[in-house]
Amino acid sequence: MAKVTLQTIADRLGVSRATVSYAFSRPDQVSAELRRRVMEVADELGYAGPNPTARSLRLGRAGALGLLFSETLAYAFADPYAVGFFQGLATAAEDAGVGLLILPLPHGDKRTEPVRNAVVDAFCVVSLPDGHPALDEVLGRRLPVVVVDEPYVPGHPFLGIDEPAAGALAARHVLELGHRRLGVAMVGLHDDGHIGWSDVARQRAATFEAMRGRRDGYQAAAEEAGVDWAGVPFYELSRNSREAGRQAGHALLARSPRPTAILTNTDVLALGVLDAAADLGLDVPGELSVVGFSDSAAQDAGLTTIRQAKQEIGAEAGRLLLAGAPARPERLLFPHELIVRASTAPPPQERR
Amino acid sequence: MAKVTLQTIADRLGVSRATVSYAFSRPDQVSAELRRRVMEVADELGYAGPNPTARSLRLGRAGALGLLFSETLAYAFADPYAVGFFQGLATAAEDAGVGLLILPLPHGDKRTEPVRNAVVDAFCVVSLPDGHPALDEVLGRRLPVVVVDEPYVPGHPFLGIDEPAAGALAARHVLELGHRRLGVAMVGLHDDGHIGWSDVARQRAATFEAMRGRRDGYQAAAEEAGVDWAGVPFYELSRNSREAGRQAGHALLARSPRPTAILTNTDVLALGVLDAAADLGLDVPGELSVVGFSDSAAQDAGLTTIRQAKQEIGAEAGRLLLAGAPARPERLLFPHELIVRASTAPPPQERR
DNA sequence: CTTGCCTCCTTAATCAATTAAGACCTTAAT
DNA sequence: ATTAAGGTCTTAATTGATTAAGGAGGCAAG
Repeated sequence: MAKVTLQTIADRLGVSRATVSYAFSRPDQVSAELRRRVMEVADELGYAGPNPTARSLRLGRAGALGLLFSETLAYAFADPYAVGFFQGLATAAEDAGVGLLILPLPHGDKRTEPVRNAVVDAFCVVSLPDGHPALDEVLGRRLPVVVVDEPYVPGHPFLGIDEPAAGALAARHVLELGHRRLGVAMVGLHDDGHIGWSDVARQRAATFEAMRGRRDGYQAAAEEAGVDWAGVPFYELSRNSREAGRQAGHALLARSPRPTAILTNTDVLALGVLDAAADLGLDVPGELSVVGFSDSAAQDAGLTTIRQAKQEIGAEAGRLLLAGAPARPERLLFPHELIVRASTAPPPQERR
Repeated sequence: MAKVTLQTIADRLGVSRATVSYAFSRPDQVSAELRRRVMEVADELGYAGPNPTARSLRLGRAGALGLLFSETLAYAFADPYAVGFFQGLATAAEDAGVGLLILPLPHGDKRTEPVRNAVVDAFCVVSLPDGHPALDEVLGRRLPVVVVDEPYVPGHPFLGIDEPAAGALAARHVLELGHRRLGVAMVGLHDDGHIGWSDVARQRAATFEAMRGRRDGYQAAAEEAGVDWAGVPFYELSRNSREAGRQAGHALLARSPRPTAILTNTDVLALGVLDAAADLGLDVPGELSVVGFSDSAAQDAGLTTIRQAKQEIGAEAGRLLLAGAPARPERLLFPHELIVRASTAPPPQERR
């Protein structure tokens, strides 16, 4: 059984390929009788209908949205945040009748070819680590892109939460527990590769709005509680990794007086800070409280964090992408809430 | 900024399109110097690399696996069974560097065009209701197909569990609790649309092997426990819906003597039976035990059911599809286990 | 000087469709 | 009889790539 195309059927019937195409895609352009015969021959030859790839090429539409998750898919779907987001996105895709192409991210050394070769009309990037090669690949495709949660990519719509409010919520939580000696570890403020202490001037000059906003929230809550922000040690990272978090943790915990609560702007960083605390034999939350962000990797570790309205974000991401590139990049904000787990508690008693 | 293709770059450099293509896809076919210039111009023009759709067409590979879930995606991902299966499949896809195209199933009247137009190399059908139009569409595409759980499609690989063993496990559970008056509600035995009582001859003549096997397991366990199978009321449905389950439940519970345990071959059906019990004011599990199947919708309802090795099934489905169509259709069986929840208990005391 | 072999590039066929524009034939109105 | 209008089908351009086969030029060996 050789390959069957429109042409095969056309030849069989002695008509032109165009006619057969019309029979399939625009029945009113062809006589009912001929259309019947076309279908008959198609059936007989086992023709499955116009080849979707050729159709896509000609029409310039892929009928699919590309989706990039951080980490492996198996991991992503173990994560309630991702699942919730995905449900929202899927609903939007469903309503529009387009597919959702889940792209495997190269872990380790693998190439980003799947992204380069993905047959999609747009991309949705979710919570990708900064500097991930797949992100460049996505941007290189010059298709509509929306980014959810992170990283913030100038020039593309960003969906997330009210960062200053969420940051304030996180900070207020430890402040209300009684903490006064805070420490902060943040990633994604600048893109200059700086790693180390950051003064207030530099903090305020952060080029990444989302993280800047989150930080603004921290500061506002601290000052509201009477804490002098300039005295809060602030360690900046250039990579969002557990190892980076550990580094920041060690730096912060070596300070004197030692902070009793550390705020981080990602769960991954928070896990690294917990590692550092473990390295030093510090009890969490007895001697140190740690707050993460995103509720993305927090559950198993018992991390207190901020949870976001994932489903709504997913749905809106889908809607945006399906409407094509928005006139100008927007920043859409969704609800968030504080999730208190086992990594925060009142500070240890002071003894002089 | 007009459209940029290989040709644009070729013209700019005064070389042929083929050369530019080689520069991208087979660097050793082109001098390093020319390749450098190609990349330079590509960069300058904002060329994203060879168009994936055109590439797909020419190469005859889509680089994606199509995935069809029952129900809406939002529902599917709320279901731990689907998520587990998906993790397994995603891992296989990841290893092979192909994407996973999740296809929206038309709910209601919508057309099945997404399936017809999906740019994929193979399909994985998961737990689709019998007779769903999307299934015909999938089969019409004449691509490799594997089916997971249901429906059984002659001529294509089927992945699932050892149905007779799993059926026996479910039945043995209530038998060991002491139940002797069983009732059965099953869907997907025949495709003749029959709804109502089914005698043993008809049961054995079921055209769908998987469900027939499950039923064989019920019967074997019953007879092993000394229960006369011919006396067990057996209600057959043609649709796997909660409403159908309720109908079966009413029919079975109207029997005299009333069954104390009802076996169903899907969780959805079991939920319907619970509805019927509620309609009649029967206490579950005090007066009636109900067993579902698949652990797909069972958790919240506290349904006792059979859980399957979803992850392994997903991984194997992926492997099979990526290896192309298997030489001949196989039936691959995976582990299963009984999950006891709150819908089963010993039968009520007899009082005469 | 010729032959053979590289290397680097071009030619041209191919993948499988869609669709605007035009040709041809009927039928109906003027 | 003439013109217009429909309906049905064809022609041919287009979508954006890949790749086998072949040609031109340079170089070394015979």
